[in-house]
Amino acid sequence: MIDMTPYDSQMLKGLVSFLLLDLVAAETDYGYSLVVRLHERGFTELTEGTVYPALSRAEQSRWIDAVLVPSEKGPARKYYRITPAGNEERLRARAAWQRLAHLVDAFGSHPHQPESEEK
Amino acid sequence: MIDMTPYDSQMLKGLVSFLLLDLVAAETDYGYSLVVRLHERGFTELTEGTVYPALSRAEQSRWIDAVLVPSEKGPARKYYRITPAGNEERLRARAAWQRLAHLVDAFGSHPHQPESEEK
DNA sequence: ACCGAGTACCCGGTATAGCATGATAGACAT
DNA sequence: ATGTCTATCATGCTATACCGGGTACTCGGT
Repeated sequence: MIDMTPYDSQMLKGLVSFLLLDLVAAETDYGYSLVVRLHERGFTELTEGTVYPALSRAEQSRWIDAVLVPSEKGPARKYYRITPAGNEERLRARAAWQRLAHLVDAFGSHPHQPESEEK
Repeated sequence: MIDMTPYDSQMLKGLVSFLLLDLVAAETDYGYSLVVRLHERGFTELTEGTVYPALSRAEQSRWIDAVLVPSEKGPARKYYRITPAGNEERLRARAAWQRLAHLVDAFGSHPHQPESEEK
């Protein structure tokens, strides 16, 4: 009776928007395709129900903007492109993630010592 | 006008309980002291308003249990101790974190390739 | 013509959990 | 009494992941 989920959904909070910004920054893309790309990279639990609202929020925050492009198959696709502000946010979020990851990884190490900053 | 917060509070979701379990597992301790220990380890934004509710939740989940010990200064301290279930949860959360961190770190790397699992 | 599947998007509701704020309470000094 | 320091707890807000369902369009099979 082991929990088969690869990661903890709570730990994804604040990360989904960053992942999307990173994907869109690398390549202008639309929602459905972004879901597929996320799945390919291991985030198998992320579905449209999570990604579309996240894209809407990012658009409202002016981190991405959208262009509707008719598709041969199915309804029109909404292609998202990163904005300059979005790129800044992407870099900010990445830095925040790296700091956090560093703190967590160093967590078990020292019993307690405020000082000692190696590197 | 740079954001001076070291990390993103949303990214902490699901992590605080793990951090507390780790601290309590290493050393039986009470809330106020745990806040101090968290600050020492770089989690400077975490305050009592976050830690006490998290401890209550962990206690309700039977991950920790508490013993009231009268203190020389101020009201009695509630010393928390990890339970066997709490230790399991701690290990589960750590594994989940490591899987997630691995996924995020590998994120920018490959353009797209479902296969290729090195090591 | 109908149906299902794949593509593509959106909306409403729920749960989780971090955080702000403030209340409570004991011990001690002034 | 009043204030301060230590220590705990409760209430409410908010962001956001997630679930279920619905809408639309295209294509292929029956």
